[in-house]
Amino acid sequence: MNQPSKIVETVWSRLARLHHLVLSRIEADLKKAELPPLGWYDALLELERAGACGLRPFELEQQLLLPQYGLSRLLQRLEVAEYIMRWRCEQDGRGQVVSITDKGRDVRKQMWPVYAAVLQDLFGEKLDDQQAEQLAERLGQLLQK
Amino acid sequence: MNQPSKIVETVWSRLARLHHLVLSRIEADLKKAELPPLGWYDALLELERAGACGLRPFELEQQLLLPQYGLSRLLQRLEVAEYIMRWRCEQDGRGQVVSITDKGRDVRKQMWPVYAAVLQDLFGEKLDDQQAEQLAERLGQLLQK
DNA sequence: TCTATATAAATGCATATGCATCTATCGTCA
DNA sequence: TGACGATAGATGCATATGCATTTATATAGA
Repeated sequence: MNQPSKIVETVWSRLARLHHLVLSRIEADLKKAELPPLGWYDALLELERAGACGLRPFELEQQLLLPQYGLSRLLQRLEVAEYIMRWRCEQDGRGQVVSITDKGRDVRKQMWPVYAAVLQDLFGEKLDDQQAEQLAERLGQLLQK
Repeated sequence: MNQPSKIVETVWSRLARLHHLVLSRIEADLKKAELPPLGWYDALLELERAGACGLRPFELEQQLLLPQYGLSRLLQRLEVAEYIMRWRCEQDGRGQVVSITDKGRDVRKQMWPVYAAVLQDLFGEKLDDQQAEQLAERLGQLLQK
């Protein structure tokens, strides 16, 4: 097993710092706007995309970067906030079906401009189209198995 | 304020996924090897670099991506594990000086190969030198104020 | 059909984190 | 000197997370 080169260490270090920078700005701005944290956004977006028939939690789990118990608790909070509804699953007695409420759609819509402004500020203003394209490509390459 | 383009959303999404992938592999492998979490590594490395005269916590705080109270608690754990020692600071009665112990240096050294193997596997094997160089450059650009 | 194994989801408990605040000391300026 | 705001660091409390396990149901195989 080769040692990672110095440049690989630099890539990881900058990636981690950038991630931290972006994430903390998003969370701070959402909090300032008295909106829920980013994790809620991602879940609500997936549920909105899923449409009327909703999603099973185990399907959501694959999209969101959450462990099973993390999602279980996120759904509890979303339900208390009335951003989702849960139904017993007809086809599978172990499971449930989750769908977004109007209130959930609404709060997701409110969160978007806050979230988007950070992305525009930290990525959009700093990359031209070609650079963004190439960076996305490179990151995609690193995500391959 | 412009909306972020689709490609900017893709960049952020992939960045977040990649970060999660790498971080969770590192933490999992460290745990498997019965070693402390990555946060401990970063702190120990900075302290090792600082040499014999140690560092003030507020200096460490700038390097590590931790809030003040987070560092305060990390130092408590590191002290209990006997990986660091803390001294009253002569020049400033409010503060302290932290330095790494032999045991701390030793555990950091044990952690490195585990950490390095993940970096090599997830970055080194997937990028040639020029790609790594360019990616580091692009990430650096995004970290600029 | 009966049993074993796998999967969906929840949860008890220990630990970690975020937030606000607190204590102590420092540096400045009247 | 002494009063005041700023800085270093710790901490109480509420919430979140990780881990292991539990409950319930489904599926496969003898």
